[in-house]
Amino acid sequence: MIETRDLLFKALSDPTRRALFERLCESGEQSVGALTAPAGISQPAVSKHLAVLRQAGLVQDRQQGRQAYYSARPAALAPLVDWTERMARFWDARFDDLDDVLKRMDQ
Amino acid sequence: MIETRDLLFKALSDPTRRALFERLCESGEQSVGALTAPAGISQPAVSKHLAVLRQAGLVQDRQQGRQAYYSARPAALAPLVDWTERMARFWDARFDDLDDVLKRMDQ
DNA sequence: TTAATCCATAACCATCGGGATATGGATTCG
DNA sequence: CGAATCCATATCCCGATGGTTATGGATTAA
Repeated sequence: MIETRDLLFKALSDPTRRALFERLCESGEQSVGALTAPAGISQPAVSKHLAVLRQAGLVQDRQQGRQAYYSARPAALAPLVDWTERMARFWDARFDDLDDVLKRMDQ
Repeated sequence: MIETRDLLFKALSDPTRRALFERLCESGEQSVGALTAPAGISQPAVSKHLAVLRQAGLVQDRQQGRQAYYSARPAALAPLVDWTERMARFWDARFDDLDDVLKRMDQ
């Protein structure tokens, strides 16, 4: 789906969400409370951001008692990597074409 | 600067802007008129998107007569690649730690 | 010179998005 | 059981954003 890519870029476009994701990548699984403390925003705001990240597949959650533990799923970044590589490949291909042209001009 | 990364993610968060960037990567330098035709939005809207992409360093423009030719600068994607790699590295590092723990547990 | 073309900017509008507070269900603690 | 804690959801507010039309400067064509 192309929509996956859209969800991914949208989810990562907000610095607060990136910070949450970074924290989960760095420090592993965290409860919402643990994530809220250093975030500098309210708990409901954190919950909303986590919901967006989850919808993009970037995090997963696990219920334990009355706490929700979130963890990162960096594999979800794959479509982003694919896209950047594709863009770079287009670029390289066009330079290859240019090389071909130049080689032909040499002859 | 951290702000560079922000401009980058923000610029790429809009599908129309990504489409413009993709087109420039695929087909090379294009005038604003050429970009507007298939974009499905007005010319001023395209100009605004191009301004955002330019501020993020993703495109550059060149004036020739009354036309403005835009081209992609895929190298500007580097901070995005760096960031994703860093996230993946955190992830791997934590698994390495886990490996250490497991190895110690084996002994 | 006059008319037409190309593009950026200005002004405006509707929607989206991120923030807050209020609330309530589920769980744990006393 | 009653009180406190954890978190998600609902609601609201406001600034950001993406779209439009209007306009004008610069350049090219007639």
